[in-house]
Order: sequence, then structure tokens, then C-alpha cells
Amino acid sequence: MSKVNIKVLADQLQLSVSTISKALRDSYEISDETKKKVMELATQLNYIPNPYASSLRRKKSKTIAVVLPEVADNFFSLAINGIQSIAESKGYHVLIYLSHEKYANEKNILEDCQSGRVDGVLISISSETNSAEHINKLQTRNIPVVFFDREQEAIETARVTTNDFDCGLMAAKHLLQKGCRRPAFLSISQSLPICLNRLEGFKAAVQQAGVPEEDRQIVYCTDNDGMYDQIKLLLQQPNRPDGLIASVEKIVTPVYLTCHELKINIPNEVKVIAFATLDTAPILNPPLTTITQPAFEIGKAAATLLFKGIEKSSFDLRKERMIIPSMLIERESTK
Amino acid sequence: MSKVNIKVLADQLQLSVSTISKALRDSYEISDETKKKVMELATQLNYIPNPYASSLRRKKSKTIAVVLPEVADNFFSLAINGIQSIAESKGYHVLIYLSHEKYANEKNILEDCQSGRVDGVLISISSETNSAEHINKLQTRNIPVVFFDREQEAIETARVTTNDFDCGLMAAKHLLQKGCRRPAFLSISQSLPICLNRLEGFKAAVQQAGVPEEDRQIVYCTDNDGMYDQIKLLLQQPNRPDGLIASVEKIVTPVYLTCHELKINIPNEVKVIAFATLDTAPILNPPLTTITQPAFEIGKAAATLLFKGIEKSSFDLRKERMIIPSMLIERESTK
DNA sequence: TTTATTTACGAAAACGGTTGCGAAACAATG
DNA sequence: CATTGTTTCGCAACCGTTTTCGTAAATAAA
Repeated sequence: MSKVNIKVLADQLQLSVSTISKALRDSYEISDETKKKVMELATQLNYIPNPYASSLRRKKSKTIAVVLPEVADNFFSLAINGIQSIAESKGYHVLIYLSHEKYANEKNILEDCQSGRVDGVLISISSETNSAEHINKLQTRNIPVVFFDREQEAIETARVTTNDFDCGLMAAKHLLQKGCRRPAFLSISQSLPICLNRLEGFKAAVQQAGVPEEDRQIVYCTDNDGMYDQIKLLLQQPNRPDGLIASVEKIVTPVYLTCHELKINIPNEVKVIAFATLDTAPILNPPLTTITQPAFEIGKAAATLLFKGIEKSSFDLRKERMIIPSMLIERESTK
Repeated sequence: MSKVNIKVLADQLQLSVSTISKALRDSYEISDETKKKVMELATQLNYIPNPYASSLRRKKSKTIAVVLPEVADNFFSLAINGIQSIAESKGYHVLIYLSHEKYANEKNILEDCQSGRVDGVLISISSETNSAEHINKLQTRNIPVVFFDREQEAIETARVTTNDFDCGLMAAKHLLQKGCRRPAFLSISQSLPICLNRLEGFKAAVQQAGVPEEDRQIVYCTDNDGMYDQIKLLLQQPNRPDGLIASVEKIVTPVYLTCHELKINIPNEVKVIAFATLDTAPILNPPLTTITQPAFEIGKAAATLLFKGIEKSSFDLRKERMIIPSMLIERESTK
């Protein structure tokens, strides 16, 4: 309604629009006296600048995109919080996009991000993604990209992850140390580096411990709906595993439910450890041993890097690699 | 870099920019032949329109704001998913803002929303908010607002909630029916309608059941950090409650942990029911009886209403009130 | 053939800020 | 006094797209 813009201010103060603009931006060209008058009238009339007019001219949107596989996950919720906290302090706005774990969606989203709508992109790729083109296109348009958690290895840019390999190793060692002889690794993707790295850690540990081939299993729960059945099958085998590593949080509930259903006691018959940031971990039945990822910090770090890339063109994101370690928190499920 | 805009297309095709613009928007004024040529060159040169130029001219941003207290909460995560799913299908973009339960933050956020950056606002107010001015300002600027879950009663606009009163009643009745004599209600705010309504339901139930005044307690866990201590105090009373209603999800973990710590058996010594969308509810120790809110549906419904308000100026949001019922899912914690 | 009517397009003014440059006013310097 | 410098402001172009209006040519109607 009240369309008070720079022109209105200019008319009322008998000044030119350029003077108003400069005054509002605190330009050295404008006298303190004039600035004060402008500011006063601006607040009095409740002047709010049109961000798109400004973006158009300055070719800066003060907006970033956050592209996630999904948000119904504690990890990503916390990461968003971290990102948001940095963005807010920098005066940036945050657009959220969900790929729903589909490459096609992710591609469309990044397509749009080339429009100038955003100054930078934070992305955790979908489990389907193994191409790099769509991300490359952003780079050729000089739009900084930073990966967090789920990276795409072929792309040269900054990435913030946790120490996935070490954690995979640590998780497996923990199970072995607690007496597991037939550990299994539950993954959700054959291509996601987070899964692969955690898996490699697992492999290294069982290799080193001399676990026979037939006693180590790797299960890919690639589709959400089939997860229960797959886990059930796994646990109904005659020589079922006696230790499980859930490589991501969403595997936890199906695992627990299946164990309860099949009356398999955790931790006596099977020990469970999971990569998760669940705050209900300590009150599960039994309390769940977790590799807790520093989701909030990862979000913050990724955002911080991105803003460096955005604000200093001299800053080279390509070699930046930040690894924020996770913590193993031992609870009853692996006792 | 490749700054291919309408002008570039125009030059290459020996046409005017207006013709290009119209062709791209499939205007009847342009011949099919020309349209085809324009489209082809556009895709060939990978032309991507500048959204801000368009927004500036058309005074439509194709963007909405979602203002939340926080996102580290299953309810809001799911709600975002619902909102996002509708926005995506409508070709809208979603800006996320967090108030961190502070009125001052919320006010700043809504201030910015007046700039034309967004075409509408979905909001779940902070627990601190009891003023309405900041929301009113949006209305006077003709920016549609829709509340979801946490509404501000003084404002006349659409709202999507769950049947809070009924659920409060249902929860209390459930506890009473299961044999509780001294039920307590754990709230997080003295002003949030969701808390008040749930509380009113609780009050009605205990009133009706004739529970003596001294045997019903209402505890306000207003600050996050003090929550543990407050709950501990509550449960260390000589005449401690034998039934607890957690009015929001984040109270659950502290309650369970405290019970475990004090060796108070759930459900034998105290029964617990919670308003929560936790997917770990069935695997908690013991499995938690929940009032499960249809978070995803609430998000979808709120977004749908908002878009109606945005797209049809004739559509009057003021009288819209949608109530999507929650479900009581009984589990061990109230057995 | 003349007069309407369509069809297909272009010119130019928006939208609301930003910014390079020139200019006036005044002060300082030689 | 002439010259140079400083301060403060306005003019006008510009960002990329949309949209109103005008018009020439082609077609249809008279």
C-alpha cells in the first residue's frame, strides 16, 4: 500500500534520488547533516528498500541457497540451524530447496540457482547423484559452491565433512572390541562418499581384525520403503550378524523395530551403533551408541567458507577441506 | 559469466527485446514461427531469465517466507517438507527464517518481509510473542499471512492448527482412564495458544473427573536450560505426579532422562504422554504414547491457503480456519 | 478500390535503486 | 587575484524484464 520509495523521500526533502540513495548507504559524498535528515524521514515514513531493485543493479542478491536431500532428519535440521546462524549475522537470506534424493530435482534446483537469484550455494547431494555437470555449471557462472556432509568428489570446491573413514573404522573397532564376530554395515548408497568412506573404515577394521569374508556383510538399503524388509531378511538369516553399523540416522528406527519384533536382544544378541544426531539416543530401548556428527558446526563452517568465497573473490575455495570430527558416545546398545 | 539476457537474444535474432520477452512468455501477439526461433536460441544459449528484474517489474517475487521458532524439532521439519512440496508445485521459492523463540528477532524478520521480497508469509510465532503489531504491518501492506500451529489470536487471518483443546482433553482422559490420580501438565509458554488450548483441554478433563486442586499441577518449562531441573524438582516432590503430559516434543527427553535417573518407572510409577511427531517414539524405553500431530499436512494446508490468498485477491483469508486432527497412539508409556 | 480488421512486431516507459561523472560553491594555496 | 582543491550534490545511464501503445503490412469486408 504505502509505496514509499526513494523518490518519495527525494520529493519530500527536495533532494535528488541519487542523494537519497547515497545518504542511505552512508556515502562519503553526502554531508552529515543531509544524511541525518534523510535517515529521519526514512524511519518516519517507514521506508523499506526494495531488495530486488538493489539486487538487479548491484548484481548481488544477499541470498544463498541450501540444497538438501530432505529435512526430516536431525542432521539436516541442525545443519540448517548452523547455516542460518551465520547467514543471519552476515545479513544474508536463506532459500531452502529439497531434492528428495532425486538427481533430476537437484539438477532443476541448481539450474535455477544460475539465474542470479543467489550469490552462493550450500549443497549436500542426493544419494542418486553421481554426475557433476549440474554443479559445474554453477562454477562456470562464478557462483561459489560449498559441499557439506555429502560431497561430490569430482568437483573441485570447498567441502566440510566429518571424519567419515575414521568413524567407520572406530565404529567397527568398537563392535569388534565388544565381542562382535559378524559385523554388518548398513548403507544407503553405493555412491555417496559419506557412505563409501564410512564403509571403507569398516572394511579396514574388519580386515585388520581378520574377520573372515563370510562373516562381514554390507547391506544397501537404497529405498526407504524396502528398508524394513531388507533388515528383517538380514536378521532372519541363520548366521545373522551380531553387530550392526547404521551408516545414517534413518536406519535406526527400522533396526530397532525389527529387533523388537524378532525378539532379538540388543546388545546381547546383536550390538548396534549408528551415525546419528538423535537427541533421543539416550532414552531408546536400549540407549543407542552413536557416532554423533557435529551437524550444527558443520553447517556453520560450510556457511562461513561460502561467505568467504562470496565476499572475497581472491579467496580460493577449491583447496578448502574442513573436517570436523564426530564423537563416539557409548551407550547400552553396544555394551 | 555468459551474460546472455534478452538483449543478446534480440540482437542475434534481429528482433526487439519486447518481442523476445513476449515470445518467451508465449504471448498471443507473437507468431508461432518467431516463438519457435526464440525458444530454440534460448535453450541453445542456455538463457536463464533474471528473476529479480522480473520481480521488480511485475511486483511479484514468486517467493514466500516461512518463519519458525526453530528447526531442530521434528514437527517443524515435517511442516517445512509439507510447505516445500506445495511451493515447489506452484513454482514458488521458500525463504526460511528462525526467530529462536525471540520476539525481537521475529519482528526484524517480518520487517524485512515488507520489502517486497516475498509474496506471502507462513508463520509459527515464537513463544515470547504476544504483540500483534509486527504482523499487522504485513497485513496493511497487503502481504498475506497464514499461521500454522502457533497462531497469534489477535490477528485476523487464516490459520491451520490441530485440535489442541480436544487433544489436551484426550490426553488427560487417557491418563485418568489408565489410573492416574495426580496428573501434571508440562507447558512451555503462558501465552502460546497451542499450549493454552491443550492446557484448557487438560483442565476440562481433570475438572470433569473431579481431580482435587492439589492433585493437578501445571509446570511451565519456559527456559530450555532449566528444564531438567524443573522436571527433577517436580518428580522429587513427596506427592509427585503419577502422570505427565508433555505439551511439546522437546520436553520428552528431559522427562525420560529424569525418570531414569531417579529410577522412577514409566509407566508403573508415572505415565507419560506427549505431543510429538518423534519417529523414535515406538523404540523409546518404554515406547512413548503420543499425540501425533499431522505436521506434514499442516504445512501443506497452510501453504495451500497462503497461495490462494496470494493468487486470488478476491479470496478472503480472514475467516479461514482449518483444523487437522491429531491422533493418539497408545504405547507402553501409559500402559 | 476503399475501408475495416487482424496480425506481428517495435519503441519506449516503466519497476526502484545505484553509481560514474560533472558542476557549483566554497576554502585554501601560491 | 588566479589557481587548485575539497565538499556536496544532481544528472543520467544502467541493471534485465515487462507492458502499454502505436504502427506497418497483410488480410478481410464493403
